[in-house]
Amino acid sequence: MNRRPTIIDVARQAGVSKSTVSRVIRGDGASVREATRRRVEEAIAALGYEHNAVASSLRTERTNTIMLAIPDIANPFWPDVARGVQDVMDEQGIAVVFANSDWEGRREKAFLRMASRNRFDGVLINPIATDNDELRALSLPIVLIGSREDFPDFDTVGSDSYGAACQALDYLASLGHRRIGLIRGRGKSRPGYSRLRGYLDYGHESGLPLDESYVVQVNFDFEGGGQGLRHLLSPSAPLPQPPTAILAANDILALGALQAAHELDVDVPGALSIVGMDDIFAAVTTTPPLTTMAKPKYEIGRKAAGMLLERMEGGGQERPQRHILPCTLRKRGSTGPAAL
Amino acid sequence: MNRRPTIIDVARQAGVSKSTVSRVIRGDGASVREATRRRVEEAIAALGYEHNAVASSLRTERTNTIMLAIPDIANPFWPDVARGVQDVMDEQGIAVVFANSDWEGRREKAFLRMASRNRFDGVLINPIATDNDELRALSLPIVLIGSREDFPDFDTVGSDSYGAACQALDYLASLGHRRIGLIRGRGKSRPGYSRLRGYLDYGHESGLPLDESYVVQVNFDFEGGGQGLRHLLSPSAPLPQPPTAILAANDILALGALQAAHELDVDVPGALSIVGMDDIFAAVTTTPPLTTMAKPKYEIGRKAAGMLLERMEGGGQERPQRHILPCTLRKRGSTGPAAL
DNA sequence: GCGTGGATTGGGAACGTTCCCAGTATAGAC
DNA sequence: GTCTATACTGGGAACGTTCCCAATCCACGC
Repeated sequence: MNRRPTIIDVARQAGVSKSTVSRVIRGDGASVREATRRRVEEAIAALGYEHNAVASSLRTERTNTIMLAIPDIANPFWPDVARGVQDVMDEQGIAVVFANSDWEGRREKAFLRMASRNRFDGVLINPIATDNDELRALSLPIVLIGSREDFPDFDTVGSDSYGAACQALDYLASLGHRRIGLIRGRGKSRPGYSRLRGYLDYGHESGLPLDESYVVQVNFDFEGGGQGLRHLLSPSAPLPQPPTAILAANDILALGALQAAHELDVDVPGALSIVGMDDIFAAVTTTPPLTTMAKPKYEIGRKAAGMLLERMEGGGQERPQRHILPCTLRKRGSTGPAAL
Repeated sequence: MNRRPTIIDVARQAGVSKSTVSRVIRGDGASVREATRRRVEEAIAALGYEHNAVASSLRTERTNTIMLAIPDIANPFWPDVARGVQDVMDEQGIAVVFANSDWEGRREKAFLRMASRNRFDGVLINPIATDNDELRALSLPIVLIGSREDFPDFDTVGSDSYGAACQALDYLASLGHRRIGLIRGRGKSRPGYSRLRGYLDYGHESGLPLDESYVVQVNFDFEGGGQGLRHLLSPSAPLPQPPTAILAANDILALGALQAAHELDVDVPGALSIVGMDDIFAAVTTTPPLTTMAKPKYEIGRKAAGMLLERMEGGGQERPQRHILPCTLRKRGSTGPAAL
């Protein structure tokens, strides 16, 4: 007896048919006489009617909801991306929900199955355990976040890590550094080859002695950054001379390196310069604050959302597009002229 | 012609009725002969049938999805809470989606309306623009995250900020500090009176000179923390003597204070001790690393999820419960004995 | 061989909306 | 006043599932 009112109840109350109520609710251009519309709206208010989105979705095959699937909500990279996505989708009246797989492939797959079971109109994803063919099998509008060459059938939106590495090295070179180390992350399925390629290529072009002996690969976390630094500065390392500057593959590694430098009493930036990548919040709180290559996180979100909308509307027969947005250098305190 | 197969197609293919297919799919205890079940499963595989969750929800009035509504996904507090929530809900086969209002009341309300339009079975929320009565009007299972006395009709799960403030002060007192400043946040609708109450009460009980003159209120961000510190240490402040230790209402304020101390050449912890609250990632990356009161974020998530499940299952006529979990002190480098 | 009862199965009626098409007002032209 | 085009409205049939109840099957005991 106390069940929720439906459009039929509203129709009865307003003395019209359910079709007319539906027209009023949908609010698309459907023509309803002004007086009728008002009567329906009064009936809605009087009954406290709430639109049943599930029933609507069943008929229209649209949920007006998209999924943003990310591997790690704790990574400060994603909130800004999410903001960009939301700002675009909001204008279209589309809700964005987050699916956080927490680096568990099982969860990612569960979320994707949920998406294909009709709950979502589209998916933005940075995949960790799903490959090109599996995504294609979902036959859903999908746009990838991240520069992933291994997904030839999908639009991708990423940032130019390769160019960022070169730009960072160029800045360090301009400060007089010649021996520059690279701390790479190993792990979690994110290769990050682009940074290494940028590093090696820049070495070739510039004539600086950038080679594998200045590259160290560590776990992709704070402690890893410290280990990387210790290794590069250690007297036992097979390095002719230790580096005077270090580029880290992301800020977390860079912050670990910075803290290790403090512990070793190495002056930053006096004796050693450090550059990170991403520009997370913590980069600004350290002493000295971290110089880093900022990724255009918000723009990545906006761009990806825009492309997904296109896929959702246009039948989506166009060829996959790849967008790579440039990074920008944020000069802070952790870099300085090379020691003589 | 290329539309997605339904259970009717599966039924035809397997030579059974749609009811039987439905029984197989639901996988609850419904009795189906083993041979029949196998035939149905083969038909499902052959046709590539995918369960239509929207249609199912329409009939069952369950979506097996809950919403976790938070104000600020960029706040490192939430990821850990989310992990706790997900770990509990996963076991029940319930998906968790995030609704990030980005401190916009408009968005929060939009998400809640979406929830009440039948898309979600329950809501976990830390509300910013919705009050007790508005939440009740949704007539949905809801559990609040955060110790909110202003929501008498709902279960809440929060942490003991009051006790945490006392505990931090006790630790500082044990190090010999007598003049202890408090940097409070102003803003965003989160009063944080509990910390102030803890501060004043502790002053009363311990006999330390903790009073309003040592309390400063600033914007709830990194810069605010710096301003607070400058104010407390400034010679023009109306303080008899500057504090030798500072308690900040959260880590972001504490980190701002720490950086300001560096800029003023105040030695931490030699001349000044600083304690934060929350234990975010950045707290461990500074020099010195920040001593802070860690909130039981993961446990808050688990507990809140568990309570929501109870509400969703039991008709939910029990009285609202309030759970307050204790915080723990993380001793790091930013605290030391009081200078003489 | 027959009756009994539990295990299986089938068929139709929801669930609440939107779509489609036909029907009815209404206004303007003559 | 009649005719016609257009604006508006109504009614039934989907959408794909689950629920409910009735029908059938089968094994068992007699």
